Amino acid sequence: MKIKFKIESNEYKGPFNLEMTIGSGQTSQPAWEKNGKYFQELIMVKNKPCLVKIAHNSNTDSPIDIIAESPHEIEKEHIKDNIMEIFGLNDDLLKLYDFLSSDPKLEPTIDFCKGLRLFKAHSVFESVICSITSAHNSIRQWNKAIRLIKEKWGDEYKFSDGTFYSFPSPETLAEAPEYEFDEAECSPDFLKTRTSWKDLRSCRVGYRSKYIIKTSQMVQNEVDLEKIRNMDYESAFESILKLPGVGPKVGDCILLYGYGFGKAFPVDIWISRIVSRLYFEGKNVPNPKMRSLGIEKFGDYAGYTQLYLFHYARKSGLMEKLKPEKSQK
DNA sequence: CGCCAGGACTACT
DNA sequence: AGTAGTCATGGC
Repeated sequence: MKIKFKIESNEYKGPFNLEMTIGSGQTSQPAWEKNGKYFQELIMVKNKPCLVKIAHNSNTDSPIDIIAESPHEIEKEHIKDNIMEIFGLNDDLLKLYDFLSSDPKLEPTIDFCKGLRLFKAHSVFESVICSITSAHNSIRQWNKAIRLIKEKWGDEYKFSDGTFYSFPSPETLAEAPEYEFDEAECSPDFLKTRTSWKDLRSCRVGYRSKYIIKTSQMVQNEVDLEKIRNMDYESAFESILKLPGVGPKVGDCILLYGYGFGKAFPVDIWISRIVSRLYFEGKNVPNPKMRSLGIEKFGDYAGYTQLYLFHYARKSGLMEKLKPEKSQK
């Protein structure tokens, strides 16, 4: 089946900037691939593969353009539900902007981030692996790593627009080797073929490969990710921290992107610097304290506030100012 | 060559 | 409870 449909601007509240949302480096999933005026990616709808192509002109209130294609029959409404969720179109940005406007320190972020929405994961497990891989990594390298993992272990689906891969299951990644061969016993020629090996190291995830394997095993055997969905935020936070490779920042990313806990406030190095400057007079404050400030001060908007502060700091050049000076002239 | 990337973990006081 | 060292890998 192949269908075209639109999402009208009156079906969601506030502005929407598709390109900014996809390109803002949110680590829930790799950036969708650009194809002409469309962005495209394979998503699973009711366990059926579906290629989604989506386009939108953010400067007008024109409708969102969607083309969906699948070897199976899928109801339009189900596809639409998934898209609404992934691009944060169920979130009321008008209310968010009311909230941000009420704090002079947050108000300036609105103009820089107009239409920016949370980019939610396709599945909780994907957000777990994506977030683990993003830790102490560059966005660029992280994107490449996740794409390699999908290529090597995901199910392959071919469309006229290209070949796409689903995200592998916990069971699959639980059995993925860190090294397919012992490098010490390989001939120099064979070592050159390493990029094509079916192991995690060849995906350029480095030392995180152990975390990915162990976490997948735990998700397969003892940790029920769906159970966490119904917990209150703090219990969910404690539970997700049990996974190896998941610390406070990665954990909050999973809760935010994977489960949709709006209260989650992921504190990375940049948020730490920004919040320090805005709310602690530039003083060095431990991350847990940053996190509690975010949760208490921003409440259900903490996740969006974090997103807007981060993006604002990047776009406004504040990031550069906040970097510790290497040498002063 | 050195430094850093949206940190987490371990081994120390 | 707080703090330094270490961890792959690629880009600059």
